[in-house]
Amino acid sequence: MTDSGIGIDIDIDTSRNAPATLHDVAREAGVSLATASRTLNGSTRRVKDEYRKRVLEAAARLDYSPNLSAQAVARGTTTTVALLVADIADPYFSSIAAGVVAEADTAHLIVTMAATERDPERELELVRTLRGQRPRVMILAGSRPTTDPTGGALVEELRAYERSGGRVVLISRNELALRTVLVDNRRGAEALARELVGIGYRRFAVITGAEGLRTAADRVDGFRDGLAATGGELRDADVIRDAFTRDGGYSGMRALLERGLEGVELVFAANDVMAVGALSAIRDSGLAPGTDVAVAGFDDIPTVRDITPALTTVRVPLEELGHRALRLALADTDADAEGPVQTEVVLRESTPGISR
Amino acid sequence: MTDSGIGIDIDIDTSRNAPATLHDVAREAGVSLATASRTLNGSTRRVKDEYRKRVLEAAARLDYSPNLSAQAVARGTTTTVALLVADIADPYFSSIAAGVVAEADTAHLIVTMAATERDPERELELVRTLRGQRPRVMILAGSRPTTDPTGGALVEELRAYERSGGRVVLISRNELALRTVLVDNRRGAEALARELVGIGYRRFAVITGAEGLRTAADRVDGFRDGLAATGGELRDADVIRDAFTRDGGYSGMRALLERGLEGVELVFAANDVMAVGALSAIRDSGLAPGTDVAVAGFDDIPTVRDITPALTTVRVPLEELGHRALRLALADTDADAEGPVQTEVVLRESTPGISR
DNA sequence: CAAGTTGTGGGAAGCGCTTTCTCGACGACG
DNA sequence: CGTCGTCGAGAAAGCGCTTCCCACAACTTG
Repeated sequence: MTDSGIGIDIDIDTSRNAPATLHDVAREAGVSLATASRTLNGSTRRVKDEYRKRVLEAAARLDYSPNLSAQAVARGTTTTVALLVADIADPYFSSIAAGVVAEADTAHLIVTMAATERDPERELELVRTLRGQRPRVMILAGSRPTTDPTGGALVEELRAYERSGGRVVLISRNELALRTVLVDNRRGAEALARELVGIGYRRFAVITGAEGLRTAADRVDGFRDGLAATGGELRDADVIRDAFTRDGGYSGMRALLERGLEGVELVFAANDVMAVGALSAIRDSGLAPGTDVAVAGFDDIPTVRDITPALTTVRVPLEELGHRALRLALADTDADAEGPVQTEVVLRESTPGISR
Repeated sequence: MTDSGIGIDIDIDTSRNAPATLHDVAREAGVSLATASRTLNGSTRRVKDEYRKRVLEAAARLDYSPNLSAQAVARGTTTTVALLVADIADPYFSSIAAGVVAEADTAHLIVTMAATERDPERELELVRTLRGQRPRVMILAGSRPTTDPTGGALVEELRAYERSGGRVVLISRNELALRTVLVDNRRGAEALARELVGIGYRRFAVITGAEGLRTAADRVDGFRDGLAATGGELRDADVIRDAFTRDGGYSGMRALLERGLEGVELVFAANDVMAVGALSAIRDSGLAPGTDVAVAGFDDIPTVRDITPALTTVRVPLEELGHRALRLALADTDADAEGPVQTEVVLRESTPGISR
């Protein structure tokens, strides 16, 4: 087509520029567009072997690859799932993302990803943008403050999206009345508290995220419950709030140290990245984490096995969260038939225990 | 439309089901489809303020969101960039992904992501699938073995994609003659070797990935160069090959320890996740990493600041890699005008030095 | 053997958009 | 006052597909 016409031109397809269309394939195979379409996608209609073969060969010869956008507009439905996370580089979210991507792959869906950077306004805007894609599913991970004023608009937007046939799944943020993969944060933290008291700790401090962060709040509440039941002590002044990130954990711990530990034996950070930051802060101040002051986290992100001291934490099956979110979205039922995701306390060296 | 017609129904739009189309907006605004289209996207044509206003209001009232698939098919071009990584949960790739997503955001592009799981066949298949999306850009991160038999098919596929107007960018895998964001692995490793010899180390071992992995090979070669220039010693028997992952690092180190260190003072792992695994292996065997045997890595993934001992490594600006990959794809030039990405040696406690 | 059934190919409408082209309205100019 | 330009709205032709519908042939039936 594009070559000058003179000269030997064997592989005609490689000299073309635009990708082959179904039209090209049909022409090449000497059949109608309809027949070509029916052969190259799982239509219910049968196509005689003779034709089918010709179409398949033509498609291979032209290196045909169906235009997904065109299919989407013709079919009125896409094969896309949109995933919103706070921060892709955060191991918590990247593990979840890995699960979503893996599950999507088995369902022959394509994942598009965006990062909210923990900014509620950005999140809202991203949801709006991504709606344009008409994804089959939208998965939102990472809780937003319940106090946020744009929360209503977000819900409204998600509802509108659902009304138009989309499926929304939230991961670990049940504040909205939408499909949710629930993590039993409360029970997990409670179990952790019990175990820690069991190995001898009595005086605790907590480093958590901003007020209104549901996940963080549940974990702290659960922890409190566990302590209350077993006689552990957590004073209000020993609950520190900071950013829900590694650096937040660092500076929260720093603040605690500067003020003076005042008998605190163990610091519970509401997630692992914060705990990791806290560990570094302890070390930087010349103390030995684990022995001088114990630390526990939540999530069991992959790296905490490898830090020293290895971190005591509550395991959340993060990749599984991603898998479940997508399965839930694709399921017929509204509710999560599998129930809340169970967690498991993992004691490691960062809480060696105290013998009394 | 769907409601029974009786009763007060104020916000008409929320009761609809299908998302509003441009057609709906045009009708609502009392203008033609063309005018609506021109107002709602940056066309070159002017639309009179009066009409413009009516369209904008109608769009807002109907909560109109343009169907990206339809736009793509009408315009013959999408706003998508496809990103292929080996493993999303790996901090190396998730950092790169974060960079790509951030850069895509500023360019108003949408990122779709897939994981090859380090399987060359899968990679090829994913490229084929993703071509159907007609992405503007495809970014492939994570090197594949140069020895892989499907390599030719991959290149052919990518070439075909480029011929049809797409842009391909590879990250740190220059084996193919395609646009590439190059990391100066060789120079980085060389500088690392020099510094390590400078602080007293003489006998080295290396844990690296499978033969044929370009990135790994460059790092090892550079390391060798640096040693050769400064009198460090690396025996062939002390080069261990294993998987290019955390667990590969662990088992590689394990193998080295079981065989006996035989005077090796420092182990260089070809990437940080391997180094982290090696550190754990050392610890698990009862030795003290850093003091009994030093360890160095490569990449400077975020977590290595927080492990103990903090890991000596070569910093690669991972997020920046993602940014540059997309910028390069979108640039007019073929070559990377910014030159190879520079690295920087970061000495930390895992290599305290040896005084002689 | 006429009158249904089935099975399968192809024509054409249509999905939601963009963009070319047509054409009327209006102002400037000689 | 007639003629040209220019501006800008709208009709309509696509973009690459899917799918409804019709046509026709080959079979069944009673």
